[in-house]
Amino acid sequence: MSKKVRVRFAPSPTGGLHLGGVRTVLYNYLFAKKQGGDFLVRIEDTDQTRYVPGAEEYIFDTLRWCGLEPDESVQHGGNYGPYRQSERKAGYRQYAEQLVKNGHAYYAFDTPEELEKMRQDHKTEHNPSPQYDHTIRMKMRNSLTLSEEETARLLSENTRHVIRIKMPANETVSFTDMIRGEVSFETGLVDDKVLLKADGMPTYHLAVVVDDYLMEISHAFRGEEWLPSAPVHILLWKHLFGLENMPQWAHFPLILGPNGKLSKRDGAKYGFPVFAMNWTDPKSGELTEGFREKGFLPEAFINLLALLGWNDGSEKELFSLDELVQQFSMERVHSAGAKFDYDKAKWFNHEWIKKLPATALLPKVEALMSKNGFTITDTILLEKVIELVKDRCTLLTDFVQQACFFFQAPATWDAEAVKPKWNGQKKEFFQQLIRNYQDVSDWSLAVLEANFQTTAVANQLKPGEVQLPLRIMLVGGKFGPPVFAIAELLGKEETISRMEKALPLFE
RNA sequence: GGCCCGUUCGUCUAAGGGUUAGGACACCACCCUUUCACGGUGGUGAUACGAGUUCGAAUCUCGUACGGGCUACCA
Repeated sequence: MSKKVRVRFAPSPTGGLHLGGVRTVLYNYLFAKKQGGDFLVRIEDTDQTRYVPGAEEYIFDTLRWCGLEPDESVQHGGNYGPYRQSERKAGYRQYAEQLVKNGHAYYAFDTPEELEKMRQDHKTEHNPSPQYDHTIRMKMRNSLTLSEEETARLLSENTRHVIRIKMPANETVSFTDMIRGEVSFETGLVDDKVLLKADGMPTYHLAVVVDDYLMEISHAFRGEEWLPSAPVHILLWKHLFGLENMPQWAHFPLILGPNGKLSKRDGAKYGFPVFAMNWTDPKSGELTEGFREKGFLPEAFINLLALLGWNDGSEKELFSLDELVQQFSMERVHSAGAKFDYDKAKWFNHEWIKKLPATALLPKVEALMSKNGFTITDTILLEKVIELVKDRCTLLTDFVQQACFFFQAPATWDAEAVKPKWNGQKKEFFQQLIRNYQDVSDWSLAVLEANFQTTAVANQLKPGEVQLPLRIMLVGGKFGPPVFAIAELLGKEETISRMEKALPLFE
């Protein structure tokens, strides 16, 4: 039997989406699209204490920016809703109770204080974090230790309680991970995880299994940090819906920062973005910079993420989203964690800026220019400028410096770069050049350069000696594309005006 | 502490028993260029360690070391 491929990304809306999260989305998306399947987003908001306004919207905005549109979600609709777990609350309890009835789970009435006491009492040097497991549970207040009548009474009085899974004392649970192969666990070493919380909400453990079943998920992918709880989920599948219906699992390697698991703190600390887009924490007001605002192209962002833990076996590194869909395979995803390298990330962006046509860059650069106070009226010119300077832009934000002087005459000039070698001979040369340029009717790069060289030679100057001064006149500094290309785009009037204005500054 | 996963240049990785261990980023040198880049050529640089299996191991097995993750009524 081959079920239709259906995968899900199940984020918890508690803040910005970071690199690892987006890569998880990406691999889900690529796998689904490659197989002709569906990709859906399910919001895992079962922890009401961690609700963060705006986080859910942010997730969808990020997916949109990346071009990874879900087939089903809160925003996209679908036949398997609701796609927000808080709205599915009513359904979970029956599954937990079914487990209790079958002896695979139990009611636990321990208060937070009692749990804390248990941890303190059992804490030793060799066991710094005691678990609520098969060695402990008979010492706690639950339906296993209480009489049937007492349990019934507590339940009928609506005593706060949770439902915990009853992990077998001595079984081996194993499954085949698509990336790691067979992974196995001893159930006696795993604790009795809470399945249903006192507020009636399921924990992740119950919700992920129930919803993956109800939403007919065929393949369940998540980060490696979930591997230790896999045995809980396997057992839940076994007792609730049958192992034969369980999705195939794959646990992605972690994306590491300079010191282990990537955190948003790393961004501030090491000067690179961690989130996809800017995220402002609504409580603290703290802004965490995103790749998008840093000047990354979504094409590059997707590309670099895809290659962080996967490759197609060839030496190809630049992939469009379509190419990734074509080439992706779970078997080629690495099992080892990957340390994020910002230099390489920038390289990907640079490559994509070079690769994309100016027309594709135009709207983004235009927005950036206007954000920096340059109102562009001539988009034809801007497009030419982009074509001319994009090779020297690693980040989109670099366009501001590389393009600004085409739209605004320099306000300051790096005269110091010229003065030391300045002399009367050069001054005369430029005076003559201005006169010559005034007579040019075919204002083109070739004509301007030829005229420049002839004039230089006539003045006993090597053309190279006077190119830098011309650049400073037109640009203001030692940067930008070839100087005659600049003059050509600037036009006759503006070029001559800038020359006349700057010439006296070199005295 | 326990459990789980992992280990090829500084970083991302290729090589699914036989290669001078390949590529990319970064770095260095040279070329191109009298701006800065792009580009081109070349260079430095890795199979964690120890056993075993084998004619032969980066590749298979075991151990050790190291790294990471998990160990909440968070996901």
